Amino acid sequence: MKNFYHTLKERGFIEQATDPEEMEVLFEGKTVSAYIGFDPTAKSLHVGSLIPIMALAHLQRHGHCPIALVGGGTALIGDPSGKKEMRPVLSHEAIRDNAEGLKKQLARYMTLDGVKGHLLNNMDWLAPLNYIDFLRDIGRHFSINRMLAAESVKQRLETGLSFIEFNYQLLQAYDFLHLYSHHDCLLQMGGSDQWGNIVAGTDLIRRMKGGKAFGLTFPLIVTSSGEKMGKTAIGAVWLDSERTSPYEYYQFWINTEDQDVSRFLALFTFLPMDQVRELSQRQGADLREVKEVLATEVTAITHGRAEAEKARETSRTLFSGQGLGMESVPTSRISREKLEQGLEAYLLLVEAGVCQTRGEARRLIAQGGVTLNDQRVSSFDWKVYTHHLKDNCLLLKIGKKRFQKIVSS
RNA sequence: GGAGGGGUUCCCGAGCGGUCAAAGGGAACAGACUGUAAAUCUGUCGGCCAUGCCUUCGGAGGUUCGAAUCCUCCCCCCUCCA
Repeated sequence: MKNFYHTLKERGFIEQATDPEEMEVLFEGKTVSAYIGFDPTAKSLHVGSLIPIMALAHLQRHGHCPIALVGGGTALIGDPSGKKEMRPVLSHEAIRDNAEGLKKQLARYMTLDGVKGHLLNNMDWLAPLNYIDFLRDIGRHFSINRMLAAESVKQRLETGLSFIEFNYQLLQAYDFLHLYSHHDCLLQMGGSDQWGNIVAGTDLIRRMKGGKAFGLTFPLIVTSSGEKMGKTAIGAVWLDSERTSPYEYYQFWINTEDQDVSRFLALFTFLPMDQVRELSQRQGADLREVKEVLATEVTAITHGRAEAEKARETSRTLFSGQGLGMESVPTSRISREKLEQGLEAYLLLVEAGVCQTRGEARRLIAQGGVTLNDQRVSSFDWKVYTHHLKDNCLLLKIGKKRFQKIVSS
């Protein structure tokens, strides 16, 4: 079996690493602990966090020990890295709730039982810190000159950087030091915007402990057309099935651009690289099948194999033009009474939650973007009646690839 | 604390008394072309009981027939000085 570092490298996870050669050796023999921090700024993680999650999962698969660190303490400060301006400061309660949410999610991707993997919250050691002691012990090792020279800080100097945010790096470095001391953690990984924070940690460990720790960053994943990963018409693509259903999640992945397919197979699935390379040979329309594999695999990792296959079936049925009755389709309800009287199509769209406003619904219909049971809706006030129901359902198609099932009740 | 510059519709960014629901770009959405891809072209892009009405240009007042545009106060941001 390849070593962990090789795997990451081969699959395209590595943007920058502190000591590539030494790190290869490091993962050769003994069990190594490595950590990644997750900010509890929302109740759920989204696809943007998938790279770090996959990295930790690979780590565990190679027999090492992942540490998922929920930044309950640091979230109270707010990481300025990679941000144009200060984020609103979250309340203690909100952060605690979010942290709980993240814990549950992370546990789906790896074993975090305290032996094979750890799930920690830096609130536990950051909260009790004493300011004076912290300044004397930790603060003395940081050079303002150096911090100001950092690219991430430079950007923020133009728009403004508050003292609280400026301190963030010290806390993150302290996290690393803490994990190094208490959990033998030798490596911190993170997004490319974390480079400065990570190196600050390895430096601090060297200065205070005379120890050697490593850092590694992932590339920022953008689609080949330059978009950031994970935004769609509906908004962010979440890992929580309550927010983004397995079907929607599957759809997100199957809509991957041609150019990204092989890269994404390597990054977001556990398929062996031989298979990935083989699949990547396919060209043109053939890639659609590869995208099915990609979408199924990725969905299975987050929502389970059964849900993934269900989503695939639903998707196939809908897009082959004979959908209805598939339970995975996004569904809303409408009262039977309204259909008995006849309901204008644009009002139906609003009631079904497809459109936010009536104007939007009218526009959509006027542009020919709405299909009801395979028939294009020709005018906004065209009425829908109970006799349009099939198996007590209406199937709406919005645009080319959005489907909505409406059940009458 | 002092001096100056700013806060415009999802984002960037024009407008600086009427012709402004507000240029331009981006994002987004729809249509055409396709392969549930990309690129391209076209259209849309505050709300509504829709040839008109209502609500928007940091907040609150005021001047005016009429304000995003002028005045007053307040809040916030940036630059320089302390």
